[in-house]
Amino acid sequence: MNQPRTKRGEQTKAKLLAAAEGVFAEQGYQAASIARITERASVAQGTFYLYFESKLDLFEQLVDDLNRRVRKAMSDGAARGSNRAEAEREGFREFFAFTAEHPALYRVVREAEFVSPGAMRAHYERIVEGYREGLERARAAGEIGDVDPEVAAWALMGVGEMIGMRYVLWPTGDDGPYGTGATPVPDDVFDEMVAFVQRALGTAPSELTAAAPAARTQEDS
Amino acid sequence: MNQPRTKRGEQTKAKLLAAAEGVFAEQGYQAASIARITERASVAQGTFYLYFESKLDLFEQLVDDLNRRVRKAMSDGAARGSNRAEAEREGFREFFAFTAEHPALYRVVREAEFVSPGAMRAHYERIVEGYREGLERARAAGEIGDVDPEVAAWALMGVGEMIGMRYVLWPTGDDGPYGTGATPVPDDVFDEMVAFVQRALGTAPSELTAAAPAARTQEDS
Amino acid sequence: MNQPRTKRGEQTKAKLLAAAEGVFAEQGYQAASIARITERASVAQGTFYLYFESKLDLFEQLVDDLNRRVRKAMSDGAARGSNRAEAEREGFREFFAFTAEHPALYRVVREAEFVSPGAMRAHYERIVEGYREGLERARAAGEIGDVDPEVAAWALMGVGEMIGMRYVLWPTGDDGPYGTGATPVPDDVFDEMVAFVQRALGTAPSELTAAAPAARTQEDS
Amino acid sequence: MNQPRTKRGEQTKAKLLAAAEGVFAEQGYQAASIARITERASVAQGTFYLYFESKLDLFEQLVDDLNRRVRKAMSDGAARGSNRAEAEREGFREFFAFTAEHPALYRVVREAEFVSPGAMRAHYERIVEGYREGLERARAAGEIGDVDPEVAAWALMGVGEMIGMRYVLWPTGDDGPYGTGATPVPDDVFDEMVAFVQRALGTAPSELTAAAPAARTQEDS
DNA sequence: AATGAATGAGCATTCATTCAT
DNA sequence: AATGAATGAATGCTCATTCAT
Repeated sequence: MNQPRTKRGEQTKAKLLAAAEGVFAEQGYQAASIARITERASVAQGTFYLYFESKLDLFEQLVDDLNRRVRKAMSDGAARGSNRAEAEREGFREFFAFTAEHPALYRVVREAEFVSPGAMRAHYERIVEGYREGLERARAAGEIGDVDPEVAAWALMGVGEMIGMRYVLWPTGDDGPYGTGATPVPDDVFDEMVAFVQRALGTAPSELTAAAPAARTQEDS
Repeated sequence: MNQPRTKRGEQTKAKLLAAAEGVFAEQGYQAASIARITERASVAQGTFYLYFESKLDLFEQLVDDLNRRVRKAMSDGAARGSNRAEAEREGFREFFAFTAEHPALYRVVREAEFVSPGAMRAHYERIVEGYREGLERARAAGEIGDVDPEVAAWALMGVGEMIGMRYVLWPTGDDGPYGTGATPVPDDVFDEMVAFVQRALGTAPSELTAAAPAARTQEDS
Repeated sequence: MNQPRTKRGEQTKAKLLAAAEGVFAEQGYQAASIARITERASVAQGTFYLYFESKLDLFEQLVDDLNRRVRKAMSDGAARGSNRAEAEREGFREFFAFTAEHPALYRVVREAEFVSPGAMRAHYERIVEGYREGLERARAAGEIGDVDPEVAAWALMGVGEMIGMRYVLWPTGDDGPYGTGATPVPDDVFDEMVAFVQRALGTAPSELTAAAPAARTQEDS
Repeated sequence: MNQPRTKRGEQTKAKLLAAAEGVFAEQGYQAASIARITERASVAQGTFYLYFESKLDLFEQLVDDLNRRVRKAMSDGAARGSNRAEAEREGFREFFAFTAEHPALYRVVREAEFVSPGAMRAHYERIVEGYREGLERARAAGEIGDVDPEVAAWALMGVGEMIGMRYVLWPTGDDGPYGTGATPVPDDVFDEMVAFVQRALGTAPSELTAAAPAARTQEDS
């Protein structure tokens, strides 16, 4: 009563997941109804329960799926950077791009504490885990300052989430009741934020960051 | 049809607000029912509508009220500091203390995007406004580096929110379905976080921050 | 617990009755709330129960009062006529004038079957009684044809009510959700209707009716 | 989300309409609860909303349906008559028969001004339209006097409604709180009323009407 | 006489889920 | 695999009425 056994079933489940992502992005988890999701997926209501045990099950599968994908995007981005500073920069770039493309993830996770606390914590912990490992490696390599990787990772998570909310999701929230807004973070904001983070981490300067409009503090005095 | 006109009415409305804060903290906005709130306040269900137009109206009044109080606490904390670094430190301390005492604020705001987007944005914007003004003054006084106050303020908001969620609200979330957890942020985490922020802002060192276990990076090497 | 004992009480009850008539006319009995009525009367809700036992009691007092007044107006009108035809004409004229000034009566009575069947029947029966007595006298005097006074009286009631609804209450029903419309019946419609009734009753022709655009049938052939 | 797609759904909707007609007839629109209607139809409350958007929607569908049927019955009755007088007589006969069988129509329409003014006006206007067309044809054919078809049609509507209320619905209103009374109009009343109408219209005498106990007025003297 | 706070039963409506076809 | 009809518990909200002051 869960995994599709035929190619047709496969497609139906995929249609349902895609429809759910859209509806969740527009209305949130609580306001999204199975009726609305199945309607958007063009299947009958009963069909839903062929592939999901409950609304909650759908939610958790969706968060899990999106979480996997955002982490993949972020690590792909980071891998593109040829030094630590670039890796940080590109990781954030992908994070915001993903947020813009999949507002559902961001929005739904914020409702998740009262829906599935486990799914919510797992989501954040997995992303933080990625940050932390990166920070640990960077610190071992002397590319960043003497920061506590765990605390710093949570702080980075917070910066990314808040900047994403403010600059990616708010501006054009005009389609649907709450919009499914999707704009890139303006370049200057992005640069400022990256500089903020790199000062916080003490990331070794590179050509890129040297060019950024960052504060020059202790060294200046 | 809204404001209490007698002392008794005043008390009843206060009881309702207090009960609502508790229920929201435990169950979130969506799951909280008027029945549960009035029951906890020991008044009849109809009484609720003497003072609130709807569940949403209650929500907005509550968020507004808590927002006012958290900002007061933060600015009182900052005022206690005798220099910029101490002001930052004490502001965050009060923020976390408030979060520990009023988990409802934190939790409910995260559901708010789909409940009252306006209330949610107003909440963040007001806090950020306070941060930004502080940063502008500090920059003019040469107490911090050359940061963009707006972007930095949103970043600080993000750091505070995420650390608050992780270290204040998660640990003991065991009473009620999702807990009303309330622990102080562990000292070492708090110190690390403050150091993180101060490096990001380029806050001029003081005895306090000099003593903190912060990263000493470029200079050290 | 019912009749006002002081001059002030007298005024309060009168304010309540007037307010009720207005609210009933606009919203009907069912949708009218005590809260709305007391608000319009500028008294507290509790005050209502000083003068009325219940919403139903108010309703019955109001219908009774209006019924008394409409019958008075109609018989005064009829008395003004110097012959049978004029009496009929003037009675109807007053009936429509009253309907225009007191739409509440008309509107509320139509809801009354499910509110207070007794009040509703009494209202109609009393008016019909007036018609019937008039018809009996007229028949005895040879002023009208050989009609059954009871059946004819009910038919007259029906004609008056329907023409009143259609031509007095519908046209300008634009203030408030359903309007409190009040226009005089257009002269030509009024004349047609009176002629209709007088042919039905076989009212002896007079100068007035002779001038009306009525059908002249059997006699003509 | 509205029209049944299967035979079973068809039956369920029909059961709901029938139950609603019964409950409306007994208690009126306002007092009728969805719970009562679904209970009588032996379906769950939620089922109601599969076929009706709201209580109001049900009301309008029901009035529309009954209106269609009463007009069909009336025109079938009129068609049975072999001359104008008979057509009038048979039309009224069917109208009263319908009222006796479907007291809901009559009763509910009287509450309708405050429920759905549009539905109420449409109901009357459609019936009046039928009368008017009949009168226009009859006048062109010289079968009735020189009456204004519009005003006369409204007057006929009023006569029919009031006589129907008085003689069909009042007598045996004893089952249920207000009864669902249903008696034929007594023959003598019916004859009197038809004669009243025919004198008013100046309907050309026929064998039928000649036999009726109608007033013979001007001619007699 | 008047107030207005408080009550609590009652109602329309929603929605996740089940089931017969 | 898919459908869509059916369920019924749950919820926000209204309102006539009562009561303490």
